[in-house]
Amino acid sequence: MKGKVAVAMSGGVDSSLTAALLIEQGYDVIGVTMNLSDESREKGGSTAITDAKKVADALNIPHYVVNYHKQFNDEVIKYFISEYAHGRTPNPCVRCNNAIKFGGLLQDCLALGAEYVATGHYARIEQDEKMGRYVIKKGVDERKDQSYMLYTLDKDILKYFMLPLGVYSKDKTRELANSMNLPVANKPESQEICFIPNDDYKAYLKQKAPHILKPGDIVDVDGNYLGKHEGVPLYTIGQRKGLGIAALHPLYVVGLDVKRNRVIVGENKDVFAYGLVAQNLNFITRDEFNKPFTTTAKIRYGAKECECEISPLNDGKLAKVIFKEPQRAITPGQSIVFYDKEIVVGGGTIKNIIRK
RNA sequence: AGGGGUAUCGCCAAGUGGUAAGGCAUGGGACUUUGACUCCCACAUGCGUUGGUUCGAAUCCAGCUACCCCUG
Repeated sequence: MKGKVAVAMSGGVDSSLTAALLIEQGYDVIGVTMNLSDESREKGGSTAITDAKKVADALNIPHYVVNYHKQFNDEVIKYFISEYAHGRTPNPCVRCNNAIKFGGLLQDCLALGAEYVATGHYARIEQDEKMGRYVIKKGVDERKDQSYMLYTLDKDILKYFMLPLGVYSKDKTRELANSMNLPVANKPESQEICFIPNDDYKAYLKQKAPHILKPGDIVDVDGNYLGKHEGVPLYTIGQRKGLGIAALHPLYVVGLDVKRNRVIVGENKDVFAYGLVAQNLNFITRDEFNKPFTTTAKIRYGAKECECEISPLNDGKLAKVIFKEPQRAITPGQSIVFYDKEIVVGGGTIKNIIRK
């Protein structure tokens, strides 16, 4: 036996294969499923817990369910609503990874006697020969790479994590899952936000937080009235759908003005900006941030990386980032993640946009 | 109630005798472990209305209706 690994099993293909692979590699594997919320548990008909259990049984490993309702509610759901209330666009998955999956879960798994925790993320955590420290690398399958979601991890806890799928492509994962006869091999993925029923976050906000939704005006960049909106939180920068305004060209949200309860729209070109200020910084490959440096960065999951210069503000509490090419729809609340080729340097949340 | 103009999909708008472009909006799908963007598909048997001319009209003619402008 190589060591005891707790695999975070969601009942999906990825985490199921993760467990199977580690068993094959000779680890002493236990399955752990997080019960995050009633919504996430019931999502998609067959439940995460029963599916995970089914897989664990098939693999013949112990399976535990840990309840994180309170933490999830306090750390993720409240944050989710609060961000919208402040005119920002939250990224609950980043928050959840930080607070739950790679936070509380680690502690609980260590308490269960595990030496490592594994997840099915498409990213790699490896010890870098040159630096000697553990780093997060992109998944080999660039199209599925999820390293963006992991930049908040504290560099000191990386050594506890294993992400065995990071070296595979999604196709390979399916293939392996099939060849191993995992019960969930052909389960569809795409789960959107796990606690939002029907993938309809707008309906969710209307139901859970009607107080943050106040009808107001949609105006153009010059302040001219164009139409009505049903609440600023229902919009995000760069958004086109749902404005309901017929114009010569498509209109996109270019700004959210919570103070005046306005949604500001413009043409596509108005959605581009050259820079931003980021906060809540976390660096993985650096110990200090006291002088400017050049790097590449993604301003959202799925965005193209762009070269940029990052410089410290407020003693390194904030970062000013100026891009080489203008970026589309830089959005407060979203994360910017810095890369050095394959390696995650760090990241932060976007505080505001710098226009030019 | 003198004169002139306009009436084509929710909005804008091609079309001027040969059998209804396009854009926006909207709906659906694809993509996606956030919100988005993007892509694909759908979207007027009918052109204010009633008649007429014609083999054939949204396109020509006449009446009616509505709105706009000018002059009263």
